[in-house]
Amino acid sequence: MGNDQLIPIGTLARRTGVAVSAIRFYESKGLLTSLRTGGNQRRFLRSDIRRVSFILVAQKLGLGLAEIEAELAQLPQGRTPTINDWQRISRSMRVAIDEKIKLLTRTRNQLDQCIGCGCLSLQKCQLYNKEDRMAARGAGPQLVLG
Amino acid sequence: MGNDQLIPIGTLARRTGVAVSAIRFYESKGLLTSLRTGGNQRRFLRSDIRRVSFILVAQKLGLGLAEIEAELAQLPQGRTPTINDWQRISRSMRVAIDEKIKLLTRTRNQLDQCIGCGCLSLQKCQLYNKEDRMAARGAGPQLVLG
DNA sequence: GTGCAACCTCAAGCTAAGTTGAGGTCAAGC
DNA sequence: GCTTGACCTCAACTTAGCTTGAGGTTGCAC
Repeated sequence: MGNDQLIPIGTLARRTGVAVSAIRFYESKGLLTSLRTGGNQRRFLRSDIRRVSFILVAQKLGLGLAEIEAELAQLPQGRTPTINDWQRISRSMRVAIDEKIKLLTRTRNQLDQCIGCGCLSLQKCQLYNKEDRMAARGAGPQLVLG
Repeated sequence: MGNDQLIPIGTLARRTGVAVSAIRFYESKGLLTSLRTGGNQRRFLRSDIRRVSFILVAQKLGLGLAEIEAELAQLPQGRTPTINDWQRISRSMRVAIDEKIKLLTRTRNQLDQCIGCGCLSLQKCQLYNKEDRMAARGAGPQLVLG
């Protein structure tokens, strides 16, 4: 009479395409919780597949694990996100992604001006702006090119 | 008769807004070279200010130090980039930045569809695509939101 | 009742782009 | 000639998101 709602870590890994070690890591970070068998093996709820998929989508949208944990923690009783939760969260992601596109577009325009003048001037180049860089400290990479 | 083309590390740091430790780090990575005084202190060429500014702009465009080193190494005799070099390189950066914007725009469109359907489905959601994720392995974060 | 794959923990390692600290030397102004 | 700030090296630490390895246990199938 094993509850078939309970799945071992390997199954969760295969169903989500995430490594077993990554799932243990997510659990250690508090993004997932599990029950244990008598033999100390993890058993996850089937709904954790959806929870992991949420983590993956949020990651793809650029959120860090800490931010994702914060989103998940906002949900009452730490439940798996419903459609409404997802819509609320994804709308705020949409705003963030829009800002990222704006930043990139602005940078591209500046780059175009630079290609025109070829200056690379510390004084005049808009791309090279000391104050900007100082202000951006700790913000991590501004973008990652493929 | 000290050559006034030669500047100490602190001056290079102040002129570029980069920390002294970062300049030493760049040198250790091969992005810069220096001469030494009798007392073992670094002396940089004045033109290294431009070289550092090149590093900074390239970083702002999302290149990693290894990629920047590769760009700099392509230049004959490892010289400081001229306007022509800069234009050639920045045009290729422009292509990369365009691709990044396209990727973000595509993701935003998918997100819009998701907001519409609220699915978060492993089978159907375009945002959650296992093959995509597998293929993207080792590419690092796809974007970083502010 | 045994063999073996899947599971467990804990520690260490990885990449990127540096920073921080300890302990020591150099050079320039007064 | 001495003080002081700028410089030197080398090692260890930082954050994020994991992976890898060692050494040991569980659980299911045959």
